[in-house]
Amino acid sequence: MELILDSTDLNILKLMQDNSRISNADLARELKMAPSAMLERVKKLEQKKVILQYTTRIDPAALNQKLLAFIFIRSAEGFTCSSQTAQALSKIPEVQEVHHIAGEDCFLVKVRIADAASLMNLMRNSFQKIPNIASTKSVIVLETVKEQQQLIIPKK
Amino acid sequence: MELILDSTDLNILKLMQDNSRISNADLARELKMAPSAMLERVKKLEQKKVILQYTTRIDPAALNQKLLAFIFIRSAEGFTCSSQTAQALSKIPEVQEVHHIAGEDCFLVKVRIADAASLMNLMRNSFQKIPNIASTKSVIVLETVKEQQQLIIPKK
DNA sequence: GGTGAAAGGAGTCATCC
DNA sequence: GGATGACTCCTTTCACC
Repeated sequence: MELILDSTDLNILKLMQDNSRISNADLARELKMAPSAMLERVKKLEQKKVILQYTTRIDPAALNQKLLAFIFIRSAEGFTCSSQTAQALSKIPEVQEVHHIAGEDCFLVKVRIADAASLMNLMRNSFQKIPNIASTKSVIVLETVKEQQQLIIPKK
Repeated sequence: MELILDSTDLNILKLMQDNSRISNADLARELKMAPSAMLERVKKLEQKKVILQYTTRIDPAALNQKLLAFIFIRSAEGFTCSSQTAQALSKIPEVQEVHHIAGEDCFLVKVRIADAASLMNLMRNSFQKIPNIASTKSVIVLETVKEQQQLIIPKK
């Protein structure tokens, strides 16, 4: 299956990224195609896993998740950052992101949670139980100025 | 306007977060309500800005954005992290996130771009032109194990 | 806040190009 | 790959509770 996207595909992705609830008919109108052809395109983008998920961005404050933190995690085994550790971190629901990074620290994780007290609990109860975590260094976010996962779609 | 969410609202958010393209009729069936009542609820969640956006997660690799980096930015003015600097950083399209953080560094930004060479260019052409940036420290992501912005929806 | 009915529009698929 | 047409189902509004 091809992974080459033409300009129609890119336009679909752009519209879908801005508003995933756009109707198939509206998509077709915007790009001057028949709805059935549109449906084919979208299904193929889903099959090819170019489209990973249709999701809804929710205000974290509305769900009382007011604290955001980035935590650097150093492995006990020096430079061997086991994928087991990464998997264990990934399983924690409050952990939104787990990145294996270059440098002395092994992992960078992004955590969203209610408050500082909850973060303390999470670290004591979840992080400390993962083997091979030598140390953690937390960076607390005071204010988020921009947060989007939108990618830049090339024009072609 | 109230910001208190009942269990129906939370269930809507849960379903929408997992699949924003769920039809209003399906939502209504899942939660055993009339479609018209469902529509009211969803519209109110949009109005209250609990729902921020319906978006589509796209595989960054499909768009050739294979490099992810976190960059710590220190302001020239010591501890005064101007909101002008934050605004300037936010305007750069490759910058997905700008966080004002606690500690010596002022800002943490998340950047997604094609490759290391492009990151160099971005830093030379965009970052360096912003006044009051004293220094930057980049953390390059080697592998992303988990990445989602999904929030934990309480059960109530 | 919720229901139910009704009209217009959208989703989907078989068929043809 | 894309268009057409037809059938089904969904969206949306409105009167009513």
